[in-house]
Amino acid sequence: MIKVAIVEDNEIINHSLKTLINNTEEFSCVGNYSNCEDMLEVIEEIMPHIMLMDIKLPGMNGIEGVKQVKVKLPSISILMLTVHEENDLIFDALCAGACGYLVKKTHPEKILEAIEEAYEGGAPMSSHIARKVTTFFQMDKKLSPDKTLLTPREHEILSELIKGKTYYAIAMTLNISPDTVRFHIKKIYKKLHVHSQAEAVAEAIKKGII
Amino acid sequence: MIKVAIVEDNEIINHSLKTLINNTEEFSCVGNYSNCEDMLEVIEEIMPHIMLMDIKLPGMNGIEGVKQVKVKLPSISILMLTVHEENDLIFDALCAGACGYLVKKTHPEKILEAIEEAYEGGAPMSSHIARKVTTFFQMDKKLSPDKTLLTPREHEILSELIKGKTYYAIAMTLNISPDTVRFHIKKIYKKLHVHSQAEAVAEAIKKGII
DNA sequence: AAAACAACTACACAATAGGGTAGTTTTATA
DNA sequence: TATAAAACTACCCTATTGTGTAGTTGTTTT
Repeated sequence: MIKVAIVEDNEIINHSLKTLINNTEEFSCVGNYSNCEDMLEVIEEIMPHIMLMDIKLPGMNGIEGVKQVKVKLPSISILMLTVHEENDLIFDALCAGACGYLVKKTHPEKILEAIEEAYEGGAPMSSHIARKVTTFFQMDKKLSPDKTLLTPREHEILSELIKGKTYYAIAMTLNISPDTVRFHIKKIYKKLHVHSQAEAVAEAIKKGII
Repeated sequence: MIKVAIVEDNEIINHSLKTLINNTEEFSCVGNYSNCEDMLEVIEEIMPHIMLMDIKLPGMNGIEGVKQVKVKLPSISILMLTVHEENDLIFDALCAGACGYLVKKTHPEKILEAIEEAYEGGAPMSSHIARKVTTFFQMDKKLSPDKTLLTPREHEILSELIKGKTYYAIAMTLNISPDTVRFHIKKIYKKLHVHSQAEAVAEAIKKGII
């Protein structure tokens, strides 16, 4: 039996979701809460598989609620409940750890389908939200890492430096003279506007060069 | 008129997609290619809005193809063509810059819907793939930065080190002795199992301590 | 009250790094 | 075939770092 918990301050919606869920053979509603605070107190004992969480709640909002639930129960699947497809809030919820969402006016069968989907490891969401997510994490993968800044050799040497090697050790690895290593590192420092290994590594990682 | 390009080595599929697209009023097929190499040579002149790209291609594969197309035309929407929902390949394609995918055996109307969806800024994908994406980028947000590893003072000193300061400069900033700075850094190195500033910074950033 | 930890200071010493200058040799590109 | 860029070597010199050892002081936990 798949255990579902509900956090929703509108009593009518809360109750009808509970009824919907308990009328199935597959799911069972194991907790109804009208706010995050009450839910967080007992959630570790209830251990639901799925949580339906309203985004807008009195007191702690749903986004913050997701974060805190995820700390206590990292493997729970949380679906956000929203009135409209308010893009930004949903996006924030996904960042916080939600796996998808349900528009409240969705037909009951579709709601159960989405819960099922979430339980099976899916992420029910519209194509538009999905695009926001993919775009966002493609951005993450470094926007214009400026591969042209450092030459291949400089890049190579920087990579060795990050491993904690000394100039001499790098020289041995690359079969060049330690003076050459020193020379390249000097140029790297100039290009990155830094003056030490620590700063160079920090800058390189920040710029996504590594 | 929305311009669509196709990269697909199976001639039958390639041709039927072209026919499908050209039989609509909304879309027009402006290019058919059986491999990435041919497509990349002319893509900047064609400038399609949407590209349908097979994942498995002779020569350069679709994933690499996506990367290169995105360099030339950053705003193009690319849908991957796949036989099955081969999770990992699709995921790699999304990382590379694709916005969604089409399973080849999908009904023609659904294919056109997906193209439409992509053009309107959506990301057509199954709920399972969507979950992989959201999970992945939640992971990115640092899992358990282990704030307990370094003491507050050690953390502070590491932060100064990243700015490129010398032991002496850090000592002045924190109003402590340079020997104390040296002492703290020794302990940081032991905790992170490193032996240089460069390695410490790299490790700290990797672990999300910074 | 003892133990554990954080923060601090101190001294010594060899190894390493950072910066300057000056040049050669490939390799790619106009 | 110039010319530029990358890659390389070398030497000098001082500042800084990495490591060890040895201790004090104050706070928190048991």
